[in-house]
Amino acid sequence: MERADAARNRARILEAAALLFAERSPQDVTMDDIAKKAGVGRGTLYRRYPDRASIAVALLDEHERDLQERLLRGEPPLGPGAPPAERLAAFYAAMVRLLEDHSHLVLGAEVGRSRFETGAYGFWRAHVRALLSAAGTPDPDALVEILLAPLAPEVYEYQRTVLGLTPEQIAQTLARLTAVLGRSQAERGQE
Amino acid sequence: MERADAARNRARILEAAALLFAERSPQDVTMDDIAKKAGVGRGTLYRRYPDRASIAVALLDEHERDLQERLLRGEPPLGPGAPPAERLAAFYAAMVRLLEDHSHLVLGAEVGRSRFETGAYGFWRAHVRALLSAAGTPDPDALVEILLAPLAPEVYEYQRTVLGLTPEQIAQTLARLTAVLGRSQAERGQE
DNA sequence: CAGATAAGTGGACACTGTGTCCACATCATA
DNA sequence: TATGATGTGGACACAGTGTCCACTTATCTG
Repeated sequence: MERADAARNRARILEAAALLFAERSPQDVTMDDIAKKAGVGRGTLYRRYPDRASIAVALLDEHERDLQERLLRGEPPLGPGAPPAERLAAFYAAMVRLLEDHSHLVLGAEVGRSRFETGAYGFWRAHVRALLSAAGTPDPDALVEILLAPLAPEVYEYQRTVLGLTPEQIAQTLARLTAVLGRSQAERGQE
Repeated sequence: MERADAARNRARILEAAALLFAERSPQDVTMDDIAKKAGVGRGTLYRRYPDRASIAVALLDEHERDLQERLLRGEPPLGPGAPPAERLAAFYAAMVRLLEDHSHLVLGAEVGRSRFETGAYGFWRAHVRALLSAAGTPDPDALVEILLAPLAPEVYEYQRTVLGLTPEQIAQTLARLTAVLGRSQAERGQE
């Protein structure tokens, strides 16, 4: 069971980190900054969060869980009931929303390949794989990563800031990827 | 004009870096390691290459230029002449080859978003954009990034090492993305 | 309510890697 | 071979990381 002071400090740390991540690029936030801002010693910080990424993951957690819930039990087309292609498009739209609202956190959380090792990524992976299977797409395993790759936070951020695309444009373009499912459905129809 | 000792040291540095990058993960190669192995002082190293990435870029350069050449003036379907969808598939296959042969270098060169700022990336971008335009695909600018995203070295490496996919599987799956062009061509045919 | 004990705290410390700086060496030119 | 420009190397200052441990604080127990 967690002690009262420990709980208080956890809350402080998360709050301080959220503030710092919001005001500047996550790479420029040091563990020391977070400890200082939270009014907490280094040791206390490291006790729970061994690095920046784990803090960002903790902050993201609730938002991601919310989306996961809607994917599993929400209304169609995001939740069950709609055809796979539509659900995939809805998933993309929701992810764009998530990236847009919390891109700084996501960037802080996911440095390079570490992103593939988070629980959340595993969930997105399983979800998309299930949609591909439901659509009868061949070799879904190989396709999943490719369909998820454009959701890498660096890619999103680049499109937004450097290329100046709007979230709507990005979501709409991602929806075009559902053609990969669509065609294989059409092919099956011809058999 | 470059002095003789300068040229000699540049060659030494590149050689040492290539060896080190090949034997362990690029993040674990420090600038100091490279300087030591090259038998060169820190200052000398930093004079030309301000960071690891720039060394990896230099090493990659020739391989990338080779592919660029083949894209511009090589035989179809990689070079000009073939239909856009086939050329895109050929491009994917060639990139898979490049990633396979030099993934360690690519990983060393491209840390997160810095990859978007290299000249080579700009070239891939322009090439794919041109293919999309030639196919009459609407809004090519937004689509380009999405089609290039699965070529991120982290994604490739993850598919190869963790998921155990073969280069052939990956290339083949990427080729399926050309469906995005294909369908829009079909739609145009119906007009 | 004290005393015991486990859990948690904070900041000093050692360490590693970065990038700069400049006295000195080396090369190309006359 | 003298000379200035160019290049060299390693010492240095610095920033960030992660560990460690003497101390504090909360919770449990009689």
